[in-house]
Amino acid sequence: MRLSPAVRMSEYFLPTLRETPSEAEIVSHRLMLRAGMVRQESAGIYSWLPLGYRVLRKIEQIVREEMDAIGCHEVLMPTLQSADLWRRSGRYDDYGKEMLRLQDRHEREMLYGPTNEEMITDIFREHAKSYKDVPRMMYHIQWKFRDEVRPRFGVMRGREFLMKDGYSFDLTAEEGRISYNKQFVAYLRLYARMGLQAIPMAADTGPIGGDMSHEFIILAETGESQVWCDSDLLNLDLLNAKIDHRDADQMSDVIGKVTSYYAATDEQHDQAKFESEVPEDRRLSARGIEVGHIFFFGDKYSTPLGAKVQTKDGQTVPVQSGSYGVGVSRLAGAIIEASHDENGIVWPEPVAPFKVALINLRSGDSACDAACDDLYAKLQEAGIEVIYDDREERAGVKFADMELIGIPWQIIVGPKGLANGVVELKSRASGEKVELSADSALAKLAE
RNA sequence: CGGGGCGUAGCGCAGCCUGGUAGCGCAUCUGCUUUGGGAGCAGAGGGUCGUUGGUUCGAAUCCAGCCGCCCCGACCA
Repeated sequence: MRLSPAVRMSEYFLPTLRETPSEAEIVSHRLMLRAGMVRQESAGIYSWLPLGYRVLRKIEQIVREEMDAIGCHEVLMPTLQSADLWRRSGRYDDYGKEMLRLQDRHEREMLYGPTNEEMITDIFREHAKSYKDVPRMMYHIQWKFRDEVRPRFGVMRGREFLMKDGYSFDLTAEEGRISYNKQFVAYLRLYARMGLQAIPMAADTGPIGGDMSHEFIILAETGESQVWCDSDLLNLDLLNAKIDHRDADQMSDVIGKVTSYYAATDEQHDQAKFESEVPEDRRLSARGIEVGHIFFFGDKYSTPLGAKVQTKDGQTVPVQSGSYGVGVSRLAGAIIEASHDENGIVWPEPVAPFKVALINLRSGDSACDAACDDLYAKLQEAGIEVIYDDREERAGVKFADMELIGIPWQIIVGPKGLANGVVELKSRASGEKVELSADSALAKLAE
């Protein structure tokens, strides 16, 4: 994946809106439309415009890197699947109207995949025969479709959505726990890298039972569910915790520590337990957005689909599996919910569409143009992603647009500053502005 | 799927009650003046009023069907 390192706004397709389209209610949806990130094509289905698509790919890439880091390997499965595969697991009839069903020209029954447990299990089944073929983990990042009765909240609850779903295959449930823990640890890191505080919360494990299902929740006023947790969870430094995914004991310790704090969604919440376990000043009750869900389900699919391997002593056993989802497109909205102000989006740097916004306050002025052209070239040389506002617009328009689209750093170049040999460097998040030479600004951004 | 609401220019809206073939703000285009936080003046372009049918001399407006979208609820990454 490579994103264009630099764009000029005079050439960029960035349809920002001054007013909010009436269909958008929550802040992330409003801002995504106003910032020209997405366009709604139909209820719960969106086109991703250049700016939005950059963000989506940044999120995707972080997820990809953290999956690769734990030895989970990327594949790509199709969006369309055959009904037969789903009949074998029994889910074709169970899934209900959320599954989009269609027919090809030969009247074969197909479906637009809402998830891929069947398919990945079938892929694994064909080639894995021995205990030497496990453990294995695979994931893909693909568009899914769930025909929600009521899509809403923009990309946060669309019908079509981009999702990372990973799957693990192990010989035993005990070994499955290690795979589960690897994913757990990767999740802690990937959310932290996006600038999010994602809190793992115990989730319903259904008929499988046990303690191997967690939802990852980020707190935001517009969250869809009520959550309760120990506020100390928000102080854990997960990004800098060095965790070796090959050290099962260490992973188990870290996860044990993280999950020892009280944290529950409304389905799992126990008020009495909450009050007895958490000191009053640390009791946090808030709204949350689910941005990931990991789940161990044993042989739920391997048995009906016949995914079996032979053990050392010659027995044939079904593999033990888990699935691990991250809502990639949802995260684009969720991050905005967690990071915005009255002027627009405030992107955390790792997912920002560009690191720097270069603002020419007087396009057409030879000194301003020359200074900006020079900075634009040098930023590119330094490998710093930049969006350059070279449009013939008034200063106010340029400031407002850059605040709206939330680029972390602005370099403001105007005739007044240039007369004194300075430009301004402004932080979107803090609003802090400093005057310095163009070279110092570059040096600061290159740090 | 239950309840509610809305479809009029790219966006936000008025007009509908009380029928006479469409208007405002922003955006867009042209010119002049401006130029460090969404400029001013003058002019211009842009609409089969969601759609189909009905009532009527005449429908954005009244009536019916259909389609689309949004909100609340139940359900979900």
